[in-house]
Amino acid sequence: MTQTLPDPAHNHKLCISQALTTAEQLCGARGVQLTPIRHQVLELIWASHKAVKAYELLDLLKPLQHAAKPVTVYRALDFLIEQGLIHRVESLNAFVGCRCSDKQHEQLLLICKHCQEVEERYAPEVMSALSEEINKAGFTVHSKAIEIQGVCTACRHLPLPQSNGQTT
Amino acid sequence: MTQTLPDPAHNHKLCISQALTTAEQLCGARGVQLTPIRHQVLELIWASHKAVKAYELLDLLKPLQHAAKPVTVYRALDFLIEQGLIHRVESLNAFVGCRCSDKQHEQLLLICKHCQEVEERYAPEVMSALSEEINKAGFTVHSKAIEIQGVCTACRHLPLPQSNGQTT
DNA sequence: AGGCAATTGTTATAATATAACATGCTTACT
DNA sequence: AGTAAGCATGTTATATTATAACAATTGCCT
Repeated sequence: MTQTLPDPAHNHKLCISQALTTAEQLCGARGVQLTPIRHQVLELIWASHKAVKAYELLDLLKPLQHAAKPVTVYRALDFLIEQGLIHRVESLNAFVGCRCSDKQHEQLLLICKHCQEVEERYAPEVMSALSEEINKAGFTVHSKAIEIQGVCTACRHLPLPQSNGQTT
Repeated sequence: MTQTLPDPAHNHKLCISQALTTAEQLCGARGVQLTPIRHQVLELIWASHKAVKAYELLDLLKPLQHAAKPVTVYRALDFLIEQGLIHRVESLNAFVGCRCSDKQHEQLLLICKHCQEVEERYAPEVMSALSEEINKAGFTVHSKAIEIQGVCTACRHLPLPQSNGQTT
């Protein structure tokens, strides 16, 4: 497990508390329940900007919820995804907090192979080009996943921890 | 398992044989071995334009290769992905033939929830907008996955087999 | 022949995810 | 109050996806 350099310009405690506050407000406004379990799972996901695996979350959740089982975590994750509070990172089978829950969140995820951090970007130009292409194809969209694997700025000069070879 | 309407303008036998011929030529040119197992797996994947699961492939492969085990299939899949002959569909944990092995294949996959067919599109406008965005972020790309879930033209007027609710 | 690399065989197990049914808790209606 | 309905959670079991570790085989090179 590689440790990231904390971005000095980034107050992560604030980052977490904002995410949680927003989530609480959204759920309140929508009349859905951000129960203790769901809140804890969300908080655990927001503990970093890395993508977190379901079973990692389970291990982290167990001390807080003695009865926690895989299903417990997956149910919470399902809820959080439905509410747009987290993203599922398809290419990693992992999960990451979503910063854009109140807007139309068109996710473009930059996934660093070195530090596992995931940066979410808006990229309206990409999205409009994409929408146009999809319309051309006569396709009706339900969801989009754009996932870019590579190395982030911070890790650019570091060696990869272990390569998985794939270059597309 | 929903059955698709065969596209009348599409000679799939030709489609398969072209894909296999191309694959053979490419492997020959690259000095890598498209062994019987690998060839069979590729052919099984090309049997449709649907995304196929590894264990489905295993079941299909067993009659042809008595000793086939999960590893057998995954090794063949790894090879085919490395050679750019198939795509891994991350959002389905499944695999689909790649039509663009000789070019730089930047995949944009349109995945129909109804018929499971996957359409691959080039979309250079999308890709250039995407590259620009990635450069802006100072990110070094290793691989890209753009996967759009929805309903294709052919299935537009049919009811969904079963919804999985997620809308992003 | 001997050695090396690549492929495949074999066994076992890890990692990811869901099914099915039971329990408890709130609300809302009568 | 009684009870039905909806929801979240508990509990047990199992399905699905993927890899590790080591042995055997094959083809090729010298």
